[in-house]
Amino acid sequence: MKQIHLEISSRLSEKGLKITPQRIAVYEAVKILNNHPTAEKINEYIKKNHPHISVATVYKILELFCQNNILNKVKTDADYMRYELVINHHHHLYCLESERIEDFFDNELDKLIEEYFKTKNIPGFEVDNIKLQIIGKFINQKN
Amino acid sequence: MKQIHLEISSRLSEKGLKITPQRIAVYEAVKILNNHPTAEKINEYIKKNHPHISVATVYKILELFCQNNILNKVKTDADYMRYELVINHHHHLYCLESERIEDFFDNELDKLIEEYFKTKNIPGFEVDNIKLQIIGKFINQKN
DNA sequence: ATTATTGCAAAGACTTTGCAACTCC
DNA sequence: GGAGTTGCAAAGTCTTTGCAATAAT
Repeated sequence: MKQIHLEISSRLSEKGLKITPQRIAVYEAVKILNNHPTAEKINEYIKKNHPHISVATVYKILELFCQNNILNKVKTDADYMRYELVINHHHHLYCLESERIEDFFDNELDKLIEEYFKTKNIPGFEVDNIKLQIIGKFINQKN
Repeated sequence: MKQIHLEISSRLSEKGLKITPQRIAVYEAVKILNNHPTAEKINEYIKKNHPHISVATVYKILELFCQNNILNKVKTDADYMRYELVINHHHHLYCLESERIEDFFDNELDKLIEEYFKTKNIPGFEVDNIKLQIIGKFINQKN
């Protein structure tokens, strides 16, 4: 927990943003929830652990963090916006049968795709980044 | 336009769903808008061309079409749900600077990825389908 | 001391619901 | 004729806004 404080504090001061308990709490929530939580899940966590922090503040902070590259929005289809900490390049495993989303890291795959697009251009489009949505079923239960 | 009627009519009767003017209008809207429209864009089109059809009906039909595999929801990040006709497997080009989304078809790439995942399994996960989110910039303007 | 940030309550935006009236087969 | 659909208005949900009070540097 101390570690989380330090992480977010340095992230914030790097960007010239003030360090507030609310911001630490939101960062902590996303880090601890650790499964691409929705704004609602984050608010639920916050309400439990920091009952005095208001919902509006949480939304403001989520937006601020996304703009400052501390959090990412994750593309999902059915439901609400989900968030994750900004970390190394990765893909996502989406469950067909639940809302579960997991990260998937694979340097070999990244290289393969990078090579592919080095030789094969997409007309009229300049590629910046490629992410896979790997859709399927988890075989093991989580939690 | 006659063509669109026939398409959706046969899709609907295949599934045992009734053919109604409202359903034809929604299908027509998605087909003609042709760029992964949001529910709002669809409603706008409908209001212009079929002013008597109600917003609630459009939402009900969009949901019905998704459940019956006539439409797909497209994963986006910033904004609202977007829809597309169900067509052959393809990927999406997302613009960093606008809301534009285009389809990207590439059989060779699909094969490459398929081969890759044939040999390399993801522990605890059974892959059903893989879609690329290709993020970057369009060089040519559209519209 | 100054400027940014928070909290509240109210407004907003999009979507869903319930149910009577109406259509399609 | 009967089940399935539609339209309306109202309710619901999640998110944003405005602004005075408060906290961070």
